[in-house]
Amino acid sequence: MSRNNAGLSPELIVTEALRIIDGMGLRNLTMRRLGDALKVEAMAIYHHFPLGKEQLYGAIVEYISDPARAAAPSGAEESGEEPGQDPRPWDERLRAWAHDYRAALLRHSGALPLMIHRRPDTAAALRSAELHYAAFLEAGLPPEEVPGAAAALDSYVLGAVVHQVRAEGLPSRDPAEVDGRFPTVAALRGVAVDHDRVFAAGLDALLAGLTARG
Amino acid sequence: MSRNNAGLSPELIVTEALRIIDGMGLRNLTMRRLGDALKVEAMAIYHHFPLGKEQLYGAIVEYISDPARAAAPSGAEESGEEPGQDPRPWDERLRAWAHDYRAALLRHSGALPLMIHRRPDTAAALRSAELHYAAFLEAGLPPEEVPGAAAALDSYVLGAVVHQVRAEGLPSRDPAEVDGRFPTVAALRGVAVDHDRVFAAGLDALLAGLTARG
DNA sequence: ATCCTAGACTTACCTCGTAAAGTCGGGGGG
DNA sequence: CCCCCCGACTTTACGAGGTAAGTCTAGGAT
Repeated sequence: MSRNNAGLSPELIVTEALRIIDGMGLRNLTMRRLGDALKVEAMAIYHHFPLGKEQLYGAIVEYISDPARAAAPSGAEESGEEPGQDPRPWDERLRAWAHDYRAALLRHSGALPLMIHRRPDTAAALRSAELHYAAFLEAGLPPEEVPGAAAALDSYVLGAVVHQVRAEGLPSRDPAEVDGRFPTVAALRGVAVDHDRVFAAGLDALLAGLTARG
Repeated sequence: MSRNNAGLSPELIVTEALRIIDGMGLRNLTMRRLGDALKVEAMAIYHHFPLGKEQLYGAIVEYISDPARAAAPSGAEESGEEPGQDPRPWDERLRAWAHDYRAALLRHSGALPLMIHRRPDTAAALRSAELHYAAFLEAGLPPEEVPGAAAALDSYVLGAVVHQVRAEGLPSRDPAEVDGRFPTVAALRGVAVDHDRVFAAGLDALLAGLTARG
């Protein structure tokens, strides 16, 4: 590694950025700190992301939401082929996708704000859409209802993660008191929410509602 | 209004901040710009939000997610009383809440990233929870399942808004091409998604799945 | 040997959040 | 009527952030 070849690559930069986000939050991801972590001056990152931090953000979002990474987290399969047909039934495929996607979002929940205003038109997003569409077609949905069903499924998973992250966030200073104005909340205060279980139950409810139809 | 009374108030600051967010996006909400919009120096805002921008963010989130604002957008009702019992059936109340909440989130979608890591322990959040819990109890759910159902409902609405905002965001530079790798996506490319309709259908599916139980 | 080029480093500029101290005006006590 | 005090805004200033522009070095091509 001479002075002007630090071995940078977009992938390496993204994974290091995610380490920073996971460790100290999105607002502490700065170009200078990222450069330090990569043993490089901040401006070196601009050679791999010439459009600056926004482009880096986009790469981070695509990295997190790529279903191919969840399916094959280790190195390439033997022949490096396209994944081909998944032999599992449609609902099992969708559940597996939802589980993996949720896990990736929870692992990198600090990056969630980055996802909100980015259109899912990347290769990773198309891989997800292909998976969803094929599954819902196999489930017997009429084609004109498939994109809507896929949208509802995607909404649910992302929403569940955001809900859980909100619930587990740091309490705000002077949280509102649960007093007589909120009798039902007070009565049910002792009921704990198991996020994994609620997620699975809601997913079942949604899939059933989307595909069972007269 | 003399020099040292510009008529500032937290509410006024929040609404002006939202105007900026809606108009030019969250990253353009700066203290200096907000001060300019309020005809005040930036530091004046710190007298009403002494903890700085994070506190302002919290106030914005609470403003957006307060169901009381949607229920009574105009001035106080005659006697300024508590709203009391809502005579509508439980599912109608939940649908109305979901509709109003979704509308508020879509109107201020630029503020969505602020909501992700804030625990919903404000007075506004408790008002929502009270509404949800009472409705699901009225629907006949066993009490230990009520918080989970409320979580699933909240997840769905927030997720649907985020999904829609993502879909309608600006396209990224060099979006991925829909080629032979994505045959099902290509085949269904012409199907448009009506977000309002998909939202209503998914909401029906979810409510039915959550409350219909053996 | 000389030059070119790509990639990495350096410098510099402007903006941002906000700490600290200053300033102003009105209202209440003497 | 005067004074002073306090709350509301302003001034000043600093450190950190993103990034444009320029510089440097090593390695290959001539």
